[in-house]
Formats: sequence, structure tokens, C-alpha cells
Amino acid sequence: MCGRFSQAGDFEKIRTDCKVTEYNISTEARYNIAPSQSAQVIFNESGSKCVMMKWGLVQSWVRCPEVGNRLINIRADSLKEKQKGLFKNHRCLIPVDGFYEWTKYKQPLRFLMNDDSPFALAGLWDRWNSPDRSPLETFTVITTEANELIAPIHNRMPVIVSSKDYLLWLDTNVKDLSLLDFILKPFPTGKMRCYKVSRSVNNAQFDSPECFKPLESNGNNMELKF
DNA sequence: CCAGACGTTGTT
DNA sequence: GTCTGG
DNA sequence: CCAGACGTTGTT
DNA sequence: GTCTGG
Repeated sequence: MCGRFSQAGDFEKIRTDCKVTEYNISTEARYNIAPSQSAQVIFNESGSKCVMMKWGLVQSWVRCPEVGNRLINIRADSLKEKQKGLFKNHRCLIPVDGFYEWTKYKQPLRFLMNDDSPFALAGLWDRWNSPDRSPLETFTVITTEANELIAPIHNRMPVIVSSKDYLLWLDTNVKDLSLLDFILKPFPTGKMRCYKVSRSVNNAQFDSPECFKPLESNGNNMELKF
């Protein structure tokens, strides 16, 4: 699953790869983004754009968006049956520099690329139009089976899209969803690493560079026992 | 065809 | 919006 | 995801 | 335990 992530770095390369022409984002570094909070999202609507959207999908047809929508993740395998419309037309990418998963003892671990480079999670977005307020734009993160790195602590992980597939994923002209199936796979284990971080990360209010600090000086990417 | 309900995840 | 029931 | 709050009834 | 807020 994916219940926290970070957007602390610079995602200019990802925006370029996605051919983002228009963006309006917060410049604030975020080390610990929790559901219900705003995050940068790249999507295609007459061109690639990058804007802040709220994490937790509120679909366009719901009557009451305030009444909690817990849709922070959606399973890749359920997309064949559910959310077909959004999967066809409202795919998005969430640029991140890492995400967090918890052991059953609530020990958080940070997962990232071996070379610390930014990467992109696959998501779906929607827009809820209010008669008297500005439109509410929200997103959800697609999950798939865990790879071998994550499996010891969790059986799900977010879908991570390779940079070569960004444009295909964002292309709203692609309606044959079987063409996208290969993207919805666990990301290669060998390209990722993880390490334990402070339990301060558990608190959604805690948002500081300390979130990235390894809890122990050695033990990175070692076999993890909990 | 229309009317009416409706959205997910995880349980490491 | 999509899906189901009638 | 985690942290933290949380309890009901009646209003012919 | 469930629900809400971040």
C-alpha cells in the first residue's frame, strides 16, 4: 500500500520528460505527505500540466465531498472492473523522491531508488465541481503486488512508472487499457533500496528533513528483521 | 430504454 | 461518470 | 498511512 | 472497536 510519501526534491526532469507545459505548484519541500494533504500531480488535459491536488479521490459525481473519502489507493487489478472511466481518461503521475511503509510494530521505512533519483507513482485523478466553490481536484495512488524488497513488511506497493513510459501513461488518446497492463507491475527490486527512519514520521504533522535520516548508521538495504 | 445506487484499502 | 435492475 | 478522539436519548 | 483529521 502507499500511505505516505515525500516531494522534497526537484522534479524538473520528470516534468520535462512528461512534456509539462503548464504548472502551478508549491515550492515548499515536503518530507511527509499524508492523505488529505495537497501534492504535486502531473496529468494531461489539453497538454501536460502539473498542479497541486488533494490526496483522496473524490469523484465528480459524489454529492458531498466533505464526507470523508478514504480513496487514497486503488488496486491495479480492480481497474478492469472499476473506475474504468477514470482509468481511460484521468491517469496521472505523482512525482516523489520516496514513500514510506510501516511494519506491524509501526516502525516506518523509507523506500526510494538506489541512486536517490526522483520517480513517479501511477495514479488517477478527478475534479469535483462545486456551484459556489472552486473545483476540488483530488487523486488516488494505484497499488500492485509488492516486490521482494517490500514484501517482507507489506504485500502491496505503489505502481512506479518508468520514465520511458511517462508519455504513454499520460496519453489520454490511449483507450486500449491492455496496452498499459505492463506498467502496472511491481517495480524491479534491484533498482530500489530502503532504510528505517524515525518514528516521528508516524505523526502526520512531522514534516522535516529528519524524515529522511536513517535511523541506524548501518543496515541500509540489509535483510530486515522486525 | 430510464432510474437509482454508488466509491477503497488494509488487516505485516 | 459506471453499473445494475426493471 | 498513523494519531487521537470517542460514549445517548428524547424533543406528543 | 470505529471514525475523523492531517
